[in-house]
Amino acid sequence: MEIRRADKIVEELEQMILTGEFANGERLNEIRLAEWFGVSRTPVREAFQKLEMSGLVEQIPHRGVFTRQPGPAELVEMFEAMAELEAACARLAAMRISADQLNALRKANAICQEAVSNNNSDDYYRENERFHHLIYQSSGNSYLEQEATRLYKRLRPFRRMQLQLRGRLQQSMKEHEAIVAALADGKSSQASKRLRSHVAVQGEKFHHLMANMRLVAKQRETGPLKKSANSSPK
Amino acid sequence: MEIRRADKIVEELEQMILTGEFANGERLNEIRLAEWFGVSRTPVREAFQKLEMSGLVEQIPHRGVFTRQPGPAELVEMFEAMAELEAACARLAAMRISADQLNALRKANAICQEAVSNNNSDDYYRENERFHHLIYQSSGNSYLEQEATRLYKRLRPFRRMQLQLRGRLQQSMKEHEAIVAALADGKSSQASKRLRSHVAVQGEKFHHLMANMRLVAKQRETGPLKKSANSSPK
DNA sequence: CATTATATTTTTGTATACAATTTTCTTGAC
DNA sequence: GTCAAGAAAATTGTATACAAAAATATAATG
Repeated sequence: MEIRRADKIVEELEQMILTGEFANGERLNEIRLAEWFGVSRTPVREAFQKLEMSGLVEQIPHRGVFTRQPGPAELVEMFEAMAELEAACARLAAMRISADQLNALRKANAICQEAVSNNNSDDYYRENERFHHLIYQSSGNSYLEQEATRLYKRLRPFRRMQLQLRGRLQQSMKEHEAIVAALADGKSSQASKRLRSHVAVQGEKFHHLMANMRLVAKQRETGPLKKSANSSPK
Repeated sequence: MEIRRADKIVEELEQMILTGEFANGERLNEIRLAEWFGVSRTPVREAFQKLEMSGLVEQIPHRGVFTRQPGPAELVEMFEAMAELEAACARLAAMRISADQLNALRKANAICQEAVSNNNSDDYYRENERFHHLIYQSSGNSYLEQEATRLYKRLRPFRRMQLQLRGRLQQSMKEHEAIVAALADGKSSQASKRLRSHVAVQGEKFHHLMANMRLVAKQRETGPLKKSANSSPK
């Protein structure tokens, strides 16, 4: 069955933005993108509408659409919200998780552990994501699962760019196991707390990273805005 | 500043869908809507893209866009997620709320109480919404606030259609006060639990409503896809 | 009459044309 | 050289034209 061109474009643009293909605040050139995708402006513009609604892009009337990467402050908030969302998932999962789902969690954990031993960060990230997603699923609330997954994806690039302090991965794995234990015991409050702090660590680490480096702030000022110098949004 | 036509259309359509202007599963006729808004199809279609991303509408290739009202099962999930989101807001608010914000909460509560006494449901709903929104704000996390607000708006029509059991409003007001007390004391765990169950009650009530009436199920079978009536919806 | 095949109409998806607005470039005065 | 005013170019927003697909109507066959 034929797929709408616009839908493909949404996915691709989403990927491009999430992987940092565009500089922050960069204007997305309709015409260039249309040529790049080999279509007219119309489907590109329709994709823009969707992207704006999902928060990846900001649209300013008669000026254009600009990538809208969250700044340090916003990222800290998003990590905190992520921690709360996951805590909620864990709370519900502790009451509803099935034996199969528990096994899947343990399996993901085992692969994760192996990846840590082998210093294989690709495997680690993939299986870590599976672990978290399984918990969202186990909440038994598909709406919550969807929202958690959405935010996870949004934060993925920033999670990945965090520095991996020596020993943090081992510590992280221990936390995973403690979380599974709480879920297995049906201790919802405990599972909730453990998962919250597990995720919150990432936010804090990110915060430190930002505070130390002032990386993003610099990027924002000197940012490689292509042509127009002062046409940054907001 | 000139506002894009498309943006106004999004807002209006959103309102129309949320207030039940369209039957569930009804196809939105591009041409009719374009005429109704006095524009061409283009801005209407751009609005559709946004609506789909916000989940109010489903787009099927070469078939059209259809209103997508959540069914009973999905609504129960959404209320549960709402409870968890609000619980998270309360948890954070208990640690961060300011004196001013506490006063604002108390004020909203007082007006709410008055509305209950006068059997003024409009005032009640408005001030109740303010109360909840103030807690989102007091979480100090604008991302969380935004998400909670979004879901609140999505659920608004269903919250409103709940039957108001005698005495429930009084009980609800007591819960509000208990929540404020917990926030004032900085007891985050308590505030969180209280707000969660306060909201969860709505979900349960809705669940009962559905189970008793089978209203939505009937609507879904018989209601949808009204053949194109003659002229504009006016 | 039912059923299937075909033609007609309608509707969606995309391209293009055009108007409105902003940005950039040019010119001229000081 | 700097700045302002205005023309030119570029870009966005909307309307329209056209192509592709689906829905509907019509005809043909048994």
